[in-house]
Amino acid sequence: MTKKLAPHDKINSLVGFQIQMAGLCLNEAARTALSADGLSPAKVTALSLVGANPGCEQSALARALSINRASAMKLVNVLEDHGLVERRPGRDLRSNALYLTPSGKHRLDAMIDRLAAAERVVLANLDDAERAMLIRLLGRVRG
Amino acid sequence: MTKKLAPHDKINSLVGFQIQMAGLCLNEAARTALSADGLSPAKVTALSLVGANPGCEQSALARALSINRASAMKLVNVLEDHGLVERRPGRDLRSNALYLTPSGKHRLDAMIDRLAAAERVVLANLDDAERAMLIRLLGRVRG
DNA sequence: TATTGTTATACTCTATAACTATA
DNA sequence: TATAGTTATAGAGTATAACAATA
Repeated sequence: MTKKLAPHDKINSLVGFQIQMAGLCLNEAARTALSADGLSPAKVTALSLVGANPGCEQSALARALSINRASAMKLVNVLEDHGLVERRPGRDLRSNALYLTPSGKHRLDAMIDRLAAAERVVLANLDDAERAMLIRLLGRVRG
Repeated sequence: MTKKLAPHDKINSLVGFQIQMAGLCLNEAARTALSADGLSPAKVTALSLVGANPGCEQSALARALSINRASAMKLVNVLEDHGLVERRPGRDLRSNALYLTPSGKHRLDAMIDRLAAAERVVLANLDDAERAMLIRLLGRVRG
């Protein structure tokens, strides 16, 4: 009836394994926090990248998310259907420039606040310094 | 042409976001390292949990991976088809007990070695102490 | 009644391949 | 030739709902 299984000795020292397991907890909490918005945590990540990089191209978004262009296409379609993101003509005649709509900006802010509140519950084991250290180290992984 | 998009200010302080982005890097490297094995990183995680918890039930594996029983069913089927995992009668007449096969143990060890080598490349930015700290903090997230 | 496994079905996410239009 | 976007199709991975056997 335990919720946990013991980890394998050797794999326990892999950062990738630890990230995967920790991600399960956080992703579950994030999905619950976003249930009223109809967006997955991954879609909010994409939305936030557009918000921080106004005018970025779909292909740049795809590379940032490690997905291909066809997948990014569908992703942007959904965000557009929700009225969160807008496609405008880009510098090239072939490329799109992506922007958050006013509604997208507002709703992204609200979703991030909900995610932050959910995280505080999941991360109750960590004090502020530990949490800051964790964020710093994870950022270093990305290079 | 940059591989990265700048992160959103507020979301940048969410551990869940950092885990997701760091996970992209590590997962991509892990998938490459496992390409010859025909297994995804997630399947190796499942395999390692069976290895560390011999005789565990499918339902326990499902809970540990935050998936439901039907999904765990398919997962174990695949691991069984690869000759890595074996279903034996459990304590209940209704439950299965999961075990690694001898081949499964051997191949899991080899895969973990390959994953560790791949990680050393991705995590070149972190020294040993930082890596150990990261693993410790991620373990604390899981509770 | 609740739980374990199972099956069938559908949905989400992603990849591949081919096409177009631009560069 | 190479790139950005698009489309159609297929493959993982997961969820839901139902069922049988057992507890």
